[in-house]
Parts: sequence; C-alpha cells; structure tokens
Amino acid sequence: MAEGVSMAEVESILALKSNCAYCAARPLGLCGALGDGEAFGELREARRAMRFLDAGTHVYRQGDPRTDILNLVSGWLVQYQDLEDGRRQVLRFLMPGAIVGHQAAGLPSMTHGTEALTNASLCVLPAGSLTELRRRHPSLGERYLWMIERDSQLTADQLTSLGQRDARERIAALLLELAIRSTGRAHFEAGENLAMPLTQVLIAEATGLTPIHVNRMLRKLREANVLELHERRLTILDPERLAAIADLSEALIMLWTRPESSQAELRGAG
Amino acid sequence: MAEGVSMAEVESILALKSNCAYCAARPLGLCGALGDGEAFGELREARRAMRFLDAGTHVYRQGDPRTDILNLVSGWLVQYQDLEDGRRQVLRFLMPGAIVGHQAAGLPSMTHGTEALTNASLCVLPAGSLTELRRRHPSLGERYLWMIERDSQLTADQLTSLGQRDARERIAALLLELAIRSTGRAHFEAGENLAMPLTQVLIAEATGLTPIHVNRMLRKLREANVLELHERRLTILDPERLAAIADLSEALIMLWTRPESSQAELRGAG
DNA sequence: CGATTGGTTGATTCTACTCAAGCCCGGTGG
DNA sequence: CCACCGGGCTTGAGTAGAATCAACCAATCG
Repeated sequence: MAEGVSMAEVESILALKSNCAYCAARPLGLCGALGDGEAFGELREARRAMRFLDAGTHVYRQGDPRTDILNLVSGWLVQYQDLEDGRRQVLRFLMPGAIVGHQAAGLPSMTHGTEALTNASLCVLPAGSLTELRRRHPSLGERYLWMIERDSQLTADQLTSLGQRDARERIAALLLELAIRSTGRAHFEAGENLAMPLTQVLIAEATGLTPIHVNRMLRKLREANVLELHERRLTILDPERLAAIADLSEALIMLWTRPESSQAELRGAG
Repeated sequence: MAEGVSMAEVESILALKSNCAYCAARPLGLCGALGDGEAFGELREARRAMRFLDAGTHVYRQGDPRTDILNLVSGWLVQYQDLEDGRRQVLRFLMPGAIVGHQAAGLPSMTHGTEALTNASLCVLPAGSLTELRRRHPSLGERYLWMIERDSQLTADQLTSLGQRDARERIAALLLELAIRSTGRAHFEAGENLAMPLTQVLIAEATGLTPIHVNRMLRKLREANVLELHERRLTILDPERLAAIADLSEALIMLWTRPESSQAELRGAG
C-alpha cells in the first residue's frame, strides 16, 4: 500500500480484465464444473460486482447482518469464530474458487467472520439470485452442495485433528493440508518452497494452541528437518516424514487435488 | 434382546404402522417443512425401505462403500471418524429427523462411521432418487441444503469448543447442546431430567479428553450442583450456571429449537 | 524516533494424561 | 450356587504436554 495505488487496486484491474476467467478455470471452484453452457452465462450475469480487499481487512465480521454470497477469485481468506470472551478459533482457510458467506438460512447475522490474509478479489453474487439460479440449473445446485459438503469434510477433519492429535501433529497436518489445497497436488519434492501467508498466531488459532507453543513445535519440526516456515513461505524438507506425521485423510486428497486427467487436458490445451 | 423379539423389531412394527408420520411431524427434519404437497408424496414414494437397528450396531462403518441416504426416524446415532492408529473422534450426535450418510460426491467410501446409541429406525432413500427429487422439487433441495449447512454449523461450533474451551466447558457445552437439540427448547427448569444415552467414553471421544478426565469433570459439575449424569439420564440442576459455563452460540439455539411463534400458535390453536 | 507486529527463548505452573487399582452390575457358564 | 468376565464408572498417584509469565530481538510503519 502507500505508493499511490494499493495492491488490491492493481489486482482489481487485472481481475476485471480477465472477467472472472481465473475463477472459471478453477476445477475446484463454483463455475469450474459448469462448462460454457447456459448456467455459466447466467452465473456471470448474476455477478453483481467485484470486491477487492487489502490484506488484513474483513469481508464481513462475526455478527454482521447476512451478506451476499461471494466467490473468491484470488487471494487467501480466513474464517474464524469468536467466543464471547475474545477467544478465537480459526475454522478454515479459503483459497481461490471458494464460496464465502453462506450459512444456514434462518440466522439473522453471520456466525463467523472472514478476513483477507492476502490481497484478495471476490465475485459478489446476491444470495437471492444464486438461490434462483440453483433452482433453474440443478447442475449448479449440485455443484454448490458439493462445495458445502467438501468444506464440511474439511471442518470434520480439523475437528478430529484438534480432538485426537498432539501439537506437533496438528501443525504438520494443517500445513500439509494447506500445501495440498494451494497446489492441487499431494506430492512434493524435497525442498519444495510454497507461499503460505500465515502468522504463528493464526496457526495457533487454527490448532487450538498458544502462539508460543506453536513457535516451539515449528522449531522442533525445523530441527528435525521436516519443514521450515519463514517469511510466509513453507519449505517442505522431508515430504515423507511430513506426510507420516500429518496422517491426513484420503478424503482430503481426493477432494482437493485436481484430477490427473484435467491436468493432462490443461497441458494438452495450453 | 434374547426374548424372541428384539426391541428393534418391536419398534419396526410401530414405525411401519405410523408410516413415517413421526418424521413428517418433526419440524426440524427433512420432510418437516414440505407440507403435504407433491414433493412430500414423492419423497414417501422414493423411500425404498425402513432399517431397524439395535443399540450398539452400525448403520455403516468408516471405509464402507458409499451407502444410500437415510433419514433418522427414531433413536440417537453417533457419527465418528477414526485415525489410522485407532484414535476416534465423535463428530456429532444425530437425533430424529437427521439426514444420515451424505458426503461430498467423488469419494468412493465413507469417511466416517455411524452407530446406533439406542434402538433406531431409519428411512432408506436411494441417493440417486434423492438427487432426482431435489432436481424436480427445489424446495426439497433447499431444505436438504439447509440441513447440511446446519450440521456444518454444529461441527464448526464443536471445533471452536475443542480449540478454545477447557475440559469442564467442553463437557457442559456438549451436554447442554444435546439437551437443547433433543427437547427443541433452550430453557430448562431447575432439576429437569432428560434422556441422554451417552457413556463417559463417548463424551470423551466427542470432547477430545480421556474418559478418566471426563469422569472427574462430571464429578466437579455434580459437586457444584450444576448437573448430574446418571444411568443415561441428565439432570439439569442449575440451568443458569450451566448456560454460563457452556456459553453456546446463539446460532445453535436458533437452528435447533422450534420457533417460539409456532409454539405460540400451538398454544393459541390448542 | 517510538510503537507495533511477528517471532524467539527461558522458567514456572497447571491442566489433562498415564498408569494402576478397584467397584458395581448383569450376564454366562461350570 | 458361585466364579468369572466385561462394560461402565470411580479414585489415587505420578507425569508430561501445553499454558502462563516474562523478557527480548528484528523489521516495519507512521
């Protein structure tokens, strides 16, 4: 920020030019599975606007009145839930393609908050028109449902992690999950380096630990040559050991990696 | 069991006679919001069969091939997720009206297991015909989505509980949640006594604690005259203190209690 | 420049776990 | 009949993993 034009503004220009093409290209996103048919056209029509956020700003806060549904186009978000006394739990991290702002009908206000971890851009889809679209295009409805269920699976895995794993395992599992989701791949080279825009405080809020303990466990993982987290980048030093410690569910890999076939298609088409 | 006819069989006779009326009457269930229209008729048509389970038996196990979708008519179920090494996390408890067996498409096998805590009866709805029904009756589709989202909210609340609350708070929150969901009310008389078919081991698996520690915390809550759990029944000794310790989210109450208005209507009509 | 955010480390405390034992109860079998 | 067993629950003693308290460093920001 500062230098006249914020990063979010720059990104906005790029995103507007590409006119949601990025989102459409995401095999894991809402538009991804729709093809170029009528449904996709109408979904583009329904898009009310784009929103551009700088890192650290909120999409909405816990307790805000219900918002529109948004589709994350670029950047990472966090969703969290606060207790009365200020304790905060991170529910999940969101990456491009994610649906943002949905929750069960009948709740007057948002039960969680969503904040941008990086600069981010989102499609705004008025909740009403999205419901109408689901009604008219069952394939869109099924896709939407699938994405909600996939998020739900993620939350369940996280719940199992907090309930059953110790601190080191939880941290390893979280970082590997994010590595897999952000790359769409489950296998990594030794020494591979990825963007991972987290702070230790966020990892603590996601794993139910104190930031101090997260720091110690990260040191242990570094000293054991498993991984390194530095300046918002993750280096995977020993993929096998990391996978063994994290012990992720098969489901996570199946739901968040791009199918081999579509990778081949992309290569073929490109 | 043993004496010729199992409890499940007895229940089966009752359930068949009532022909799913129980489920239809549940304001919180799948059929509940459909009224008597065409969609409800077709849903009844789609019902392939009923399943009757004795307490302690499985609806399906983790790793089983994908099953049909089921609608819980009577009894309580638990859903759990196991880690490789045998550690088990209880994801949620299910009560009449709940949808059972759904998970994101694309997964070949069940990522969790479901077991009967009491004798239970379920409607079997073939997954394919339910998808078809959602397609033809958007109101059913919306209802289905709402139920998935409501479950998801429950999982998120539980995640926050495990991440942020201490042992005593987690146990209080779980028991109060179940009391609210099983009665459809958020307010209790001092000394009120409810069915609560849990073991201390199950509470431990749900809260991420050891059974031994659960036992100690239950003793503390009993000694503090907050609640008593005995022979599968919960006595709420001090509703205010329990609510203060549990500190449940507003959302839970709004999603799982019958709306006041309808209760008022009932009183007015009665 | 001071203030703030993110990260690091040590010393100490305490929550919750582990290990170990024993109780009550219903069922089962000699 | 009693012995035995297993499930569910209870309690005590010792331990460990994570929290708390308290500094401190480095980089960035205003």
